[in-house]
Parts: sequence; structure tokens; C-alpha cells
Amino acid sequence: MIPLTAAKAKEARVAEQEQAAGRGSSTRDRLIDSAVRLFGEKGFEATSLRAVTDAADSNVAAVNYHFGSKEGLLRAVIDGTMRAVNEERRRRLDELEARSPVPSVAELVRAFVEPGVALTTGHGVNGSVVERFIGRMMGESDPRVRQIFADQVDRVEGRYLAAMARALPGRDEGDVRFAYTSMLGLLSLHQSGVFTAVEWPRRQTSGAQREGSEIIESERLVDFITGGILSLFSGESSR
Amino acid sequence: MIPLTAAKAKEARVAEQEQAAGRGSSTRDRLIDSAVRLFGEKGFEATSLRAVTDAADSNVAAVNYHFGSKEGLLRAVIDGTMRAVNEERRRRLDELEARSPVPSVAELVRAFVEPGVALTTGHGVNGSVVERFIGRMMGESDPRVRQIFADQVDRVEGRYLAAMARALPGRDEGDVRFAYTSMLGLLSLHQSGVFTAVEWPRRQTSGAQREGSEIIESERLVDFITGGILSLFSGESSR
DNA sequence: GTCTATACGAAGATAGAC
DNA sequence: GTCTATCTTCGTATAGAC
Repeated sequence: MIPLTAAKAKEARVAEQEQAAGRGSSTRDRLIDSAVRLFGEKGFEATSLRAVTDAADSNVAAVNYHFGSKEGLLRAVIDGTMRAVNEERRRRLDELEARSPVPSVAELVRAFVEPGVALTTGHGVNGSVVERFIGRMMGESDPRVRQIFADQVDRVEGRYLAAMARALPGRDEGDVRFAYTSMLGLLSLHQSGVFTAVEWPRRQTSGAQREGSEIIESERLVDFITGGILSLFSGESSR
Repeated sequence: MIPLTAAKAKEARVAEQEQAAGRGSSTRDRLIDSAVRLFGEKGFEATSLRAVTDAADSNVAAVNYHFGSKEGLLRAVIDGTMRAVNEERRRRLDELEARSPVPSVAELVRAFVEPGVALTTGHGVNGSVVERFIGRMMGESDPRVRQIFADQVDRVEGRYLAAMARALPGRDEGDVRFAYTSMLGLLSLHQSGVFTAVEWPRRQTSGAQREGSEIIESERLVDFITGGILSLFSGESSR
């Protein structure tokens, strides 16, 4: 390959990426953008470092320089995308507790679930890409991925657990944690699409219906989780 | 290495394995036994084919011969371990429908969840090994793993969906599928232990409490899921 | 400081001898 | 049926250009 021609070709591809990313793109930024998209599409393990660096018009050594390792890259990507969700959750919890010292279970569930489902709106045109990435990472079984995720969620979970405990007086920590875990799990499962992605008979969602169906999905989730938590503590539904 | 000595050493290891497996062990059987244990301990991606074949005193090419690929080996292992769960679910659904033409939501949820949680008892001394394997596989995000799992669950899901639809008259297919998906998802999450495996503050379960806590866990799951489904359709809990 | 080119060992897959 | 040898691709590490 002739160096000059290669350099020109790269410049063109980088310019294209910058347009897609909508901001000035250093090598570091392009690597993160490509990683969000590819990790979300194929998963962490299944995505090779070379696939990421090719898409970002870079090379494997740049990942090692900027992030130390493939895991370091993942951590940078998760930190970047989850920060907005956690800030919104914190903000809504502040809001709730300013209005009432003990928010209801329904209010708490809504304040936690909706920022997660509404990820789309927080990342502009890249919303669906980010949403798919977060959804997939939440469902990862790889201990490294789960640990990085927990490090992020941890920043607000303590406050939600405490608020949930106040909303459900007289219950021990294990019960409250079961409720919180189920909420987080259901949200992640419906976000990740691991079930709808599977080839069993299912209904299709067209692009035009997308926004509306997301609202319905969010309502369904809030209803299901709230009802589940409340009947967990009344313990009457199945006995 | 001297061939004769190597052959003798292999015979000894094979005999040891046969004793552990409790049955005559062809190369194929030993590969499956080793795969159940190692996939359950370290996960599918994280377990190398060479680790499996070393433990089974075989080699990588034997896997290709018997199962076609690493994925084929996984399919064989999942098929073998999930068959018992699905047969139990089918049996309990038969039982319910013999007693009443329209079983309640609570009865349906219980008949689906309990065989999953009670996996341990179905595999004798290898119960905990099998349970750990199934739990881990249920939490896998790898599309290949999820597809193989869906292929298995599919064999009973049609009947459960139909029964659920009858128990919830007037609801469209999307609502019923949401309920079923949430049930399956919550079960898999609590089975796989992906949340408790993470290093956030949590309560410890000692070995002595294990059996009892499993029953509690099963009851909690049934209560939560049943309550969630019912409030999903009444839609009053959070509005 | 940033980044590229390239080498290294381990992984899954495969061909062909036996 | 089974196994040895070999292929490609992976994540990581290093040397040095700019």
C-alpha cells in the first residue's frame, strides 16, 4: 500500500465517523463509539478487538495504550453510558423524597425503571445503539462484565434499597433485597431483548410503532414489578 | 513419552472417571461429563475445549468427531440436562389440566417454576453440578447458548402460553407473552445467581440453611411472579 | 504523549494418517 | 473411531515512528 493514499483513505473514513458521532473524534473517542456499537450487537466476548479497531480506523495497540486491555475499554464504555442513567435516577429520587419522606413502592419503581427504559432520549441519534449496548451488558454472565456494571449501579443502589425498606416497613433486609434484585433483573432482561431475540414465535414491532410500544413496555414493567413486590409482602396471591 | 506407559496412565484415569460418573464411559460420555462440570464452573466461553478434553482424557479432535464443534458439545449437554425439567413441567401441567379445565395463574406459575428450582433432586449425586451448569447457562447472553436453550424450552412453552391465555381471558397475545417472558426471565436470573455473584453487599447463605432457603426462594419467586402477572392485568398498582 | 507495525502464545477448527 | 499436525484468529505485549 502507498502510504499517502492510505493516509487519505483514513482521513475520509475518520471524517465519516465524525459526522456519525456528531463530535470531534480523537482515536480514543472513535474506539469508544465503535465499541458501544459492536459490543451491543454481538456481545463482549464475541466481539474481537480487531473488529473494534478496524471500525474505528485504528489498531489493536491503540486500545492497549488508551485503555490497557479489552476489559479497560469495556469499563470506559460502561462508565460513559451509565453515568447519565444513574444521574437521572438520583435526580428523580431527590425529587420524590423532597415531596414525601416515604415515597410509595410504585413511585420508587417508576423512578428507577423509567430512566433505564428512556435511555434512548439521553443519547441523541445514538440512543438505540446505546440502549442495545446497555441492555446486552446487563445480561452478560461474564464476571468481569457484571462486576464493572455493579460498580456503576452501586452508586445509587444504596439509596434505593433504603427508600424501599422505608416503603415496606417491618420487612428484613433479605426481603427488600429480593424485591430490588427482581426489579433490576426484570428491567435488564426486557432491555437486553435476550428473549425477543430468540427464534421462537413472536410479534414484530415495526419502526413506526417503536416509540409508542416503548411507553407501553415501560408501563407494563412498572406495573408488573410493583405488583410483584407488593404481593411478595402480602404473600396471598398463590397460597 | 513412552506409549505403553501413557496408555496405562490413561486407562487408570478413565477407570477413575467411570467410577465418578457411575456408568460405563465411552469417550463421548466422558466428554459430556467433563463439559457439564467445567462449563458450570467457568462458563461456556471461558472454558477451553482443551480443558474439557484433558479432563476427559481425550483430545480436541474427538469433540469435533462426536459433536461437530464446541457448540455441538454444548447442545448435547443442555439437551441431556434440561430434558428432565421439561418432562416434569409437562407432567405437572397434565395434572393441573386433569383437575380443572382452566388452572389459575398461581397454579401455572408454580408448576413452571418449581421444577426449575428443584433441579437438584433430579440428578442424584451429580445434582449440584448439574444445577450449577443449568443456572450458569440460563444466564448466558451468548446468542448461541440462548438459542439452544430456547429450542429446549420451546417444547413446553406453547402449552404454557395457551394455558396462561385461558387463565387470563380477554387479553391479547402480547400481554400473555409479556407475562410468560417475565416468569421465565425471573426464574433464570435467580437460578443463575448472576446478581448474588456480584460483589455488592449481600447476605450469606450457609450450607446448612441451603435446603430451607431454596424453598423460601421458590415461594418468593412464585409469589412475586403471580402478583406481577395479576397486577399487570388489573393495572391498578402504580396508576 | 500518541499512535502504528508487528511478534507471541493460546484458542477453536480441520485434514488426513492410522 | 481416534489422534497428530496444522491452520486461522484471538488478546496481549513490545519497539519505535511521529
